[in-house]
Amino acid sequence: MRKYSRQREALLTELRGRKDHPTAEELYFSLRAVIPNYSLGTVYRNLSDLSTDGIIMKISSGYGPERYDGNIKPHGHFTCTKCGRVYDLDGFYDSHVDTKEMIREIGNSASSKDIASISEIRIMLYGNCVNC
Amino acid sequence: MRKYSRQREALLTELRGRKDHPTAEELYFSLRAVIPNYSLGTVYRNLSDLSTDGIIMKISSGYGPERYDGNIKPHGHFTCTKCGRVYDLDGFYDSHVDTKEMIREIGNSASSKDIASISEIRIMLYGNCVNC
DNA sequence: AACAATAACGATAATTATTATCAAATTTAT
DNA sequence: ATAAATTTGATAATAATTATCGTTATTGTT
Repeated sequence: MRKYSRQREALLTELRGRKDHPTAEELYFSLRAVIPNYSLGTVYRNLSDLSTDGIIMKISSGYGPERYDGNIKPHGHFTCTKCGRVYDLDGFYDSHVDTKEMIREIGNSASSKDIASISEIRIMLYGNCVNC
Repeated sequence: MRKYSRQREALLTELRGRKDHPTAEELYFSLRAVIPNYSLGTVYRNLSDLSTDGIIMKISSGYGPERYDGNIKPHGHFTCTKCGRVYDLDGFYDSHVDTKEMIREIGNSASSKDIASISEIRIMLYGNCVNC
């Protein structure tokens, strides 16, 4: 049975309170400001547990370490190949009816004899960000 | 100036000759059968150089180590969250005119004030494969 | 063909990112 | 308050990848 912990609560609050997609280490520094002896191992453990449970989302861009997103409402992402930062694409999945329809169509058009079941569809754009 | 090398050539041939998306280590074992003292560091170096130059593609799924694809023609992927294997979605970008149109629309609908330029659009489905 | 310049290699060390271990502390149910 | 179970912090270990460096291979030039 899962038990409450101040550390996991603080991690969730921190992650949900920011619009960027921090790495484990970035979260670690932020959380040390709240709970001074918060351990890096605990950050990793909680990130792993929470993303396995689908409470948060792990983002793998291929440009730098893993990043995490507190918003699990389906939405696209954009990775800057220069700095590795990941940004939200708020337009996807919700703003446009067309996009919503489009995403649904993607799942339907998935053609691979190897697929048994689909649980998620992710879209990642790559390019350069305005901050680089 | 880039020079030819038997090792890089063999890597490209191997990667292009298979439909799976091998990890660096998997390629290393295959390549040792062709060039017995092929070094793992060389595998990594060539994979890095070739993907930086856009000759091959690095696939980051978040389930296991990085994988590589010798086919750079735009196409979607499917990751099995159980075994980490990555499969091609051949339907995307080419088979359906609708899908092609859809993907183009995705680029156009990309709404983030942080985007300076977009170089690539990737779609990754997650789920379980029939082999698991 | 020999030569010089330079890029790539193999072997291995180092680094980075992440996971595992375990005794102590915290949480939860009784 | 006590006991059982989970989580933690500190740290060790592992996995994946990158860097180093002396040697080898490739390429352009005599």
